Amino acid sequence: MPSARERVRAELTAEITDAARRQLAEVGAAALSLRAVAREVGMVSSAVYRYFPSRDDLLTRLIIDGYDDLGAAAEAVDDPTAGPADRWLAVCRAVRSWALGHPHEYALLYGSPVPGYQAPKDTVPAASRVGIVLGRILGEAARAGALADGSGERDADLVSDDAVAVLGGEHPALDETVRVRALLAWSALFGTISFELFGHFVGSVEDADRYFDRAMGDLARLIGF
Amino acid sequence: MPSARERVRAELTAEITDAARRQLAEVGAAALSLRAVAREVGMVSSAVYRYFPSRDDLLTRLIIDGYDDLGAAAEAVDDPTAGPADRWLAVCRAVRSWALGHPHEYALLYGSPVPGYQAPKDTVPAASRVGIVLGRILGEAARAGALADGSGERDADLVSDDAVAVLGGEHPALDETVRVRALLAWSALFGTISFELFGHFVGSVEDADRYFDRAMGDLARLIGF
DNA sequence: AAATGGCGAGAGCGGTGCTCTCGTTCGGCT
DNA sequence: AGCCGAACGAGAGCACCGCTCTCGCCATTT
Repeated sequence: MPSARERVRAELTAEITDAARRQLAEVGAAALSLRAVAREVGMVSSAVYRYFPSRDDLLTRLIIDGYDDLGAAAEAVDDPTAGPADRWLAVCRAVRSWALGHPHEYALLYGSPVPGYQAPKDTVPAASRVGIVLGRILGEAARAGALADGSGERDADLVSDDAVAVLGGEHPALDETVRVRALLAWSALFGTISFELFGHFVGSVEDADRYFDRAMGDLARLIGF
Repeated sequence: MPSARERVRAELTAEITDAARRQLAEVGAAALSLRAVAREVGMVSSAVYRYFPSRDDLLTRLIIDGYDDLGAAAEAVDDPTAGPADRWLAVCRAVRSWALGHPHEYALLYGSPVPGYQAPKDTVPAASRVGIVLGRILGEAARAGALADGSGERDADLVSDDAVAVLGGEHPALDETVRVRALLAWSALFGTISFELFGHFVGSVEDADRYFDRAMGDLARLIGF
């Protein structure tokens, strides 16, 4: 059982991360100041260092929480009984609407890496969640016969076994073409969202909502389902 | 004719931007310090403000230069006499290799927007150059009969007229499907490069070089050329 | 009851962006 | 030719930043 000391420590840690998340949502990661966070929770800045060894560690915490929040949103919206095309579009929409609702957090996750490349190890499980959701959808679509009209060549060791496992393990239909297409769909989804959020579509796309649906629908159809 | 004063001013401005570009390449945009730039050119920090009203303006200068450099690289490698598939892949490779050679500049251009969304007006012409190169390739491919096996529906006002102009003006073959596919290809290219550069492919892609060629080749084939 | 260790506060270091005020110097106008 | 204003570089200074260290306080553990 947690001692009283551990409990209040956990509470204060949560209070700090909450304040940091609030500040992140307001001013963005670049302007997130540990001192301002300390002020908001009524501490002096040096006291915060009892809980986070550095500002980057605080940001890493926010990154992991962000990945988990986004991953949960993607998982929540995926209905395994629906068809792959519907599932795909639903998850794409969920990811986009999360991004639009949390622009600074999205930028922290999928924009430029902030510090000198922080420890990715801790973030990997959380970061994988939405990829796993998409991989499951695409993998099942592939096993159902879709996505398989490619050249079918096996370009060994192009996509790692970990990524293949996400698609649902070894299966004759999961040749290299399917693997590449899954990764392509994944990065195209986030490329589209990033372009919209970071302003690269300004002047090109008139109606972002409708363009997104069209683009993701076309993408799914092109890939084969 | 430029007066002597204007000349030395232009020289000093160039010296400052050069030093800033060097520092950007070394430590990245987030850690780029106007004071350090001033030190490098042998000035005191306040003197730099005679040439750039703020740090963000200096960054904006670097952004425009970066877009121009990347755009020039894309234009240089495009051979109008080649086939669309070859041209597409060549430009994709050129963009990627520029990004790999200038990771911090790429992050500045296509990562999270650094300040509170700086003036995009000045950056637009430079930022459009690689999009124009890609648009020209895809537009010519479409007029040659490719990219046209879509539904052909005309979802008016989805893609702006500016973007259509990039594809080569009005043409019966340039229906909404082609427009969406062109934008999709564009954002998929940069989504792929961003994922590679920002580490989202770690654990999924084994051989980045070969994956990129495969992905961009598959993408072109899927889109229709 | 005493010792240990976690904790918050404060001072301080070097760094940042940016502003303001000084002399100086240079160029265009009378 | 001479002057006057504009441009310029330097310096000091402000508020803020991340981070470190030290010092008392207090609770938990022994």
